[in-house]
Parts: sequence; structure tokens; C-alpha cells
Amino acid sequence: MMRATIYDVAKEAAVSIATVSKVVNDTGQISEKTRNHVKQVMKKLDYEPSTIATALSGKKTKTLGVLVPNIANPFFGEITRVLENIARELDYAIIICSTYNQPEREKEYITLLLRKHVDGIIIATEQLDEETLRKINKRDTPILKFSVQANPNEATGVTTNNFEGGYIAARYLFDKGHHQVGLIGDLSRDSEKKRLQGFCDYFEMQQHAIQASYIISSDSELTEAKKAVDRLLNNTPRPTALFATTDFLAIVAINSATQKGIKVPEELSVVGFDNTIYAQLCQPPLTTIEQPIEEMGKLAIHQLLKIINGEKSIPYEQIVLTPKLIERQTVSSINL
Amino acid sequence: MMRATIYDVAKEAAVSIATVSKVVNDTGQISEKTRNHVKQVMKKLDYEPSTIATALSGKKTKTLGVLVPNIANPFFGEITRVLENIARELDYAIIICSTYNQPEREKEYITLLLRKHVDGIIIATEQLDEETLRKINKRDTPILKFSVQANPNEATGVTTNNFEGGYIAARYLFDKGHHQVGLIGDLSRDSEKKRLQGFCDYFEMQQHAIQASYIISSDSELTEAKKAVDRLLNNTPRPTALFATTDFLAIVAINSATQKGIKVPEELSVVGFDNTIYAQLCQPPLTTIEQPIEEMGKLAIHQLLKIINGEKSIPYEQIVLTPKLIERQTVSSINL
DNA sequence: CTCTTTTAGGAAATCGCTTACCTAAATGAA
DNA sequence: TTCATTTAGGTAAGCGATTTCCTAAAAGAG
Repeated sequence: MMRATIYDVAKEAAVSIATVSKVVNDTGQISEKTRNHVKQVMKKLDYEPSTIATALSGKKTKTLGVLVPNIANPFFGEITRVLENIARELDYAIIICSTYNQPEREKEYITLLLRKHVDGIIIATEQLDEETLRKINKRDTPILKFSVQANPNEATGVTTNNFEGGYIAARYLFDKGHHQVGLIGDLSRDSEKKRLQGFCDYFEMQQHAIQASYIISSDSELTEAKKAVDRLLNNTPRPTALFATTDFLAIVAINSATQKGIKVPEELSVVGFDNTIYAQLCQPPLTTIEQPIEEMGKLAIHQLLKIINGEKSIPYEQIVLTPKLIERQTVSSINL
Repeated sequence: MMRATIYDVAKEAAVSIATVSKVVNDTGQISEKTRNHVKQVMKKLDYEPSTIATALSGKKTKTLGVLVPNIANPFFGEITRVLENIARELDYAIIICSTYNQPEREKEYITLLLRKHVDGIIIATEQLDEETLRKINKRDTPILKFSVQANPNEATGVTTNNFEGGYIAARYLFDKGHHQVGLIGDLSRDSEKKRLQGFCDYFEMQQHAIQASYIISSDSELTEAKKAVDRLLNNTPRPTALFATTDFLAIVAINSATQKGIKVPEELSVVGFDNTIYAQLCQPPLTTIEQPIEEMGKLAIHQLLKIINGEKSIPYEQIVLTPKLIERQTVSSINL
């Protein structure tokens, strides 16, 4: 059986399609009687207006694109969940796009999203070259950068203060007596770099600049991460604490250490970043820097919708939220 | 600047829009010369055909809906990742829908998807009442049930053999000498129930039927899960092993036990289900039953596309894959 | 009881594309 | 050279809404 269209409803209700449209959108002048009648017919025919047709005739598509490196990564999974949740409340759908940090995929997805006329795009990846950006702007589709740095002339941004997060972690570890620390993070990602910078800055301020061999870059691939941790732990003297720019890396570190017989936190303290669910689930529970994801998500969607509805413009607003230390059980004090 | 339409291209290239359309779709008879010329103009104007308009004029929307309980749950995150990945290769986009197991949300999302004319819907949730199903069928939008039981008259299905998975886990634990085991799982989910049934069946066969107090239902909510595990461990005699219907529950169990001072696996063995990434990351690494997600995803999309393209019909094919035991370090042998 | 103003609802263009059908020119056959 | 085919490309209807006029009828004014 074919789906009912506005024409079917109009015919069955013996009115024009204009009238049906007006009933659906609650516009124009329609008598109570006609309105009710049309509504009944709509129900009877199980009529649902086609978003496709609606969009073609000038209205919004009520669809947002979300670019993340990998939806299976718990941090991005959580981000997506939050965004989706808020979008749903506002009757928006979300097309998810995992780019795996490959510029190729990113371009493909952007093209796909533009062809689908999404109302806006949320970008939680670091890539995005000039040309792609130009293309998006040309179609004037609003962009919002999420949890990654944005250029105020290009796009609105909602992030946490990564630098400050690193700084907080550093102060915390330093105060606990850890002066010999190792750092691990994905230096190809700007946000993670900032976290490390914040960390390093604090240590420099304390006259304990961190040496290069105690800073290792690794992406979120399990085997690579393990190797990176190993290298870090093989330093002499061995660091008494590790700061990882993501919980994932922190957890890998805990495991590697435990497997090597190094006790966490007695012999090695670890601080992560993000406060994903597994920070609570890992053993021992991970001390980490929390990003206020829920709030960020809410702000992101609302900001984006403001731009979509034409309420904002260049220079784009940048919202920076403050991260927070969550103390659990992976950090011990060193008595000097 | 407005986006270029087929009219812009036609005008600029001094041909009719029909010609442009034919060039885009590689149909009809167009001379090499005209074809190239039109292509050049398309490039010059940065023209991308609108999926909206294409869809309205009868073609596919190239969009699939995916219903999961919660995208932030690593198992479903992984599923989504796999599905998205394969969909992308085939130029399909995915709208993700987290239902949180609430029938309300499910209905909302189904309506949303239907209005958007998605070409098909992949359902990885257990709900879905009769009426909603009827609605979907009425719009004849194909459905594929993923990792959950399906009725062959209703939809195609791709699942693992949950019963067998439970059975395998049971045999493994039994052979290791565990006769007093506790079970935890979400009994409101059919697939998890099947896993437990498979498990119980094996034990019954071995004349070691499992008592009711050793079977506890819990969903994937952290605090509830913790309570459930506690109850399980408070049984006398305390079980020597636990079988959890998801890795998440298994990991919660490991943590609770560890925190209570019960050593895993020396004093308590644990077997999970799904083999999500955290099965490798938890401490100790989790022995679990793997679902061949990658393969399931591939099959799912391909099956669904077959139906979409009208190559299949009632009774719908049911594909059942075999789960596999992944041995890691959470099970010990008991010497009797 | 006219004449003006509302009110209720319809006609038709439009959005950007696909496609069936049509036609003029080019080619081939006899 | 003439007639039948191909070939190349155009015309126009249709997809399912929205929206801008329009107009007839009803209501109100004087």
C-alpha cells in the first residue's frame, strides 16, 4: 500500500491541498469544523507529511550532521548521545559521520551532508581543510565546532578549556609530590596538544620542565597506545605519575603497568581526561579531568540552531567551559 | 551565495536540464563533447545534485535509520560504527536513534524516519509494538532486525545464536569445575534471556540446575548493576563463577568483586558476552563470548539493500551466526 | 437593505530533479 | 538519391509539499 500524500487527504476530506497544508501547519484561516474534519481524515489515512517534500519547498530539513573521529570511541559515543538527545527534543535528526581522522572521508561526508541539505554541521574532528570549509560556506550551511578549537571567523565553537584542564592535572599531581611525570596524548589533535601544553606550563612554572623523552604521542589505537606507554615507563628514572590526554590512553596505561607488575596507584599514579563511563569502571577507578559534556551538548545544539535561524553571525561566538578534576583512586601522594 | 541548481548548470552550459540530469546519471544519449562541457560547468559552479529533489522525484533517499538502545553503550557504539562504515561505502547515510528502551521514543523516531523517507530501518532494540510495525509496513519501508530476534513474517534478521552462546559459556565454566554459578542479565531483553536459557539448559543437562536466587536481572545502569552483583555474591554458598549476558555487566561484576576483596579469577571467575573493546581493556582482561559484529554488520546492510532493491520478500530470511568463546584471564580452574 | 470588511478556503506557481516521449539532424541502407 | 534508422538532446509532466494571491460568502456598518 502506498503512503498517503497531501492529495489523498485533500480528496478524502473534499478540500484543497492548501487547506490540508494549513491544518498541518496551523496557519491561514480554517474553521474549527473543517480543521477537525481534516484532522480526522489525516488520522484515518495515517498521513504523515513528507519531510522531503517539505524541505524541497523551502523549509528546513530538520537534520544535522555530526562529524566525529569514531563513534565507537566512548568519548565520542557519549558526545553523540548527548547531541542526539537534545536534537531529538527539538525534533531534529542526526546523521552520524565517523571520519577516522581521514581527510578523504571527511570530504566525502561533507559532500553527502550538503547534498542532503542538512541544516547544520557539528564538527568534533580536528581536520577540515580550507577548500572543504569554503564549500560548506558557499552553500551557507552553518558549522559548529565541538570540543575542538575554532576560528571565530569560520565557525561557532563550544569547547572546554583544554589548556586549563592540563594545568589543573599538573597542579594536582605536583601537589601530591609527583615531579617526575610522563605525558601521553595524540599530538596530531590540537585539543590534546593544548592539554599537554597546559600541563607542561605548570611544571615549567615550578622549575620542573618536562623532558622530551617523557612526552609521547599516540593515537587511540590499542597496540600503538600500548607501545607508547611502554616507552614511557622504560624511562629512567621511571615516572611516578602519568598524565594521559584521554581516558582511553589512561586506561591502557593502567593495564600495561599492572601487567608489568607496577602497582597503580602505589607505584604509578595516573590521571586521565574526559571522564567517560569507563573511568568509573576501570580498576582502580580513574582520577580524571571531566569535560561537562551534557552542558556542552546543550549549548552546541542551541548555538547552532540560533545560527540556522539567522539569529547570529560573524564573528562567531566561542564558548569555553571549564573542566573539573574528578578524584578517584589512581593517584597517590608521594612523601618526599 | 546560493547553491547552484541543475537550472544554473543548464543555463551556463546552454543545454536543457534534461541533458544535465543525463550527464549526472550517465543515462540517455549525450555526445562526448556535450558531456565534457557540462561536467566542466558543474565543476565550475560547484554543483552537487540535491538528494532532496532527487528523492522527491522517485529515487531512493540513500538514508538508513538505525535504532539502538543507547549509542553510548560500547556494544551498540561498535554496532553503529560497523553499520555506518559499510553504509558509507555504499553511499548511504545513517540516522542514529537511541531509544533508551522507551517505546515512546521508539515511536517518535520511527515516525521521524518514515517522514524522512529512509530507505530502510535497522532495529537493534527489542521493543516495537504491533501498531508501529504495521505503520512501517504500510509505508513499505523494509526493516532489518539486528542482533535481536525477528519474526520471519515481519522482517529479515541477522543475529548471533544467543542460546548457543550461553550454552558455550556454560560448558566452558562447567568443564573448568564451576558448578555453583551466578547469572546476571537483562531479562527484559529477549536476546539476553536466550543467553541465560542456553546457559541454564547446559547446567540442567549436567544435573546441576541453577537455582532462582543465583539468577538476577539487571539493565545496563551502573548502580542497578552493582546492586545486582552484590546480591549475587551474597548468596551462600557464594558462586565460584559468574556469567553475565553483556561485557558491561561482567566488568561491573569484576569491579564489585575486586572492591569487596574477592580476587578475580582466583576466587571468582567471570565470563561476559559481546567482546567489546573494554573486554580487552579491563583488568584482568575478560573472557567472553564474541559476536562477529563486523560480519553481522556487513550481512545486515547487504540484506537490507537487497530488500530495498526488491530482490527479496516474505518469508524474510533469518541469518544466525555462531558466537565464539574468547579466552582471556577471568576464568580459573577449580580442582575438585 | 446596501456597501464594506472579514473569514474561509481554493487555484496555481514553485522548489530541484527524473523520465517518458518527441523531434530534428545525422547516418546508413538500397 | 530516397527512405529508414540512429543519435543527440529538448519538452513537459510529475514527485509532495508551501505559499501567494484570489474570490465567494458571511458578517458588520450605516
